[in-house]
Amino acid sequence: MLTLHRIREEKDKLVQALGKRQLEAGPLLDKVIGLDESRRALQTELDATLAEANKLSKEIGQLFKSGEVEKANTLKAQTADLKEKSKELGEQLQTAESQLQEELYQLPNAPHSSVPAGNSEEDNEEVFQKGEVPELHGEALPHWELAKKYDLIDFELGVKVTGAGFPVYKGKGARLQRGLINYFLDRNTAAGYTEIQPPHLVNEASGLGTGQLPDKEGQMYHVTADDLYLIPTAEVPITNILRGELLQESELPIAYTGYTPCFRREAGSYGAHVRGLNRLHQFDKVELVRVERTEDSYAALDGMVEHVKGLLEELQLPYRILRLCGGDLGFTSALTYDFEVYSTAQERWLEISSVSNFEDFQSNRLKLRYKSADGKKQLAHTLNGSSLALPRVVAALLENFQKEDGIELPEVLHSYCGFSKID
RNA sequence: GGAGGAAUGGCAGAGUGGUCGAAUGCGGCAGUCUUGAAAACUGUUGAGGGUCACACCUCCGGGGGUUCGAAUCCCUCUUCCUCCGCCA
Repeated sequence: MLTLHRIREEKDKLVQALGKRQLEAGPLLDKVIGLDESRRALQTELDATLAEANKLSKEIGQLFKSGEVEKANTLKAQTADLKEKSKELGEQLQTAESQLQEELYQLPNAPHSSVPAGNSEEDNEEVFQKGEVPELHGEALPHWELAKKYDLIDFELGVKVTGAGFPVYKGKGARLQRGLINYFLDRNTAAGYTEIQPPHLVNEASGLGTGQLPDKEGQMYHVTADDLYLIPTAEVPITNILRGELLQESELPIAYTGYTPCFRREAGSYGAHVRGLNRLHQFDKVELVRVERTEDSYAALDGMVEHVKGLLEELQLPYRILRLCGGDLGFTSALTYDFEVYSTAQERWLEISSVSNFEDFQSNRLKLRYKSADGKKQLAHTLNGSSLALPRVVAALLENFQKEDGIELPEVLHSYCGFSKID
């Protein structure tokens, strides 16, 4: 959520920045500013009314103490009006506050100055590309065929047990998943991230905190009996660990990593592009979450990008990095780099990581602040990134490393999987 | 799931209707002393709103109520503890 302070002080800049999302923000911001003004006017009036009532109460107390009951009763009568008035003002204030809240919730984050304007993924800007696309042998197969051929992943079995989009990993397929998870966690902890195992269900407050609610309600599985949500990403529970905290500056930066399954309803997406592992209702992901001082967050974002690059290079996968344009940028993000690996058999790029700086957008909702050395309190900056989303890594590994007689895994995975070749 | 008890500032812990935003201790910060540190002593130390700054308002787990007045009384929800049941 954008801060009121920023909306009041930098409205023109915000209108310009939000314009990159193809959003005509001027009228929305004016509405917010108007609501905020009336909210504050109501608050001031209510405060004055309460102050008067408090004063009277104290006097009444004194009078009772000194036995002047009659005088006290006279004053009592006077409080009735004040009570009525403060009740009314309180209700108006509450209405104003919830209206303001509602408007604020609907405003997406303002894109960073480097974000290109644009409508869709066609306007994303490629900022880096590395790795050779391998020459495949004549009968190269897409990963869903390979998964079947070597009995690694059974999609039909998942349909039987649960439904479409819930694959069953078997044998070396399961072991490859586990090996990748361990490899990612080891690399992340070596880079200074603390490993976290968070809950896989979160409450509504957490969903609101990181911005999945209220706008993406339909994307999450909702356990209505207990009013909990299955997490769509580890970002939600891990970032919410810090919800409402007032940290010391010396505690920053905070760097967490965690593996969780991720659950997404992906309502309405069917077709060739969601075949196999390309889009699932349940998938595994190792996530990175950082909390930074405001002045450090962009350096930290660069650091995360470098870290993820290192992983992809060790996995020897051809990849590219895109700077997302305003139209493709997530609701809460100020700047996002998407990592895509090339899936040779499918001849397309697959998104496997998204690294974002949310600046203070999330922390404003989360009320995540820190106290700097001079005692000033300010909202922290939050960032996150995937390292990495498993299914598409698996898809790319299977497809890119396939040979006539099996799949040769990149060296770094051998010890993690306990085998070097799938055949 | 059943029966009881509890929830107060960074922590511990007083406070059962009226100058209580809250005693006291610990911790934190500043100072005195010291070559330096420790100890000791003195002062200071919650959060949000509001203001140029004050004033002022709100907050004692969340929500609602009683009262001129609530940390204190009532209702409700949540969480924690003890006992019982169930259970990986």
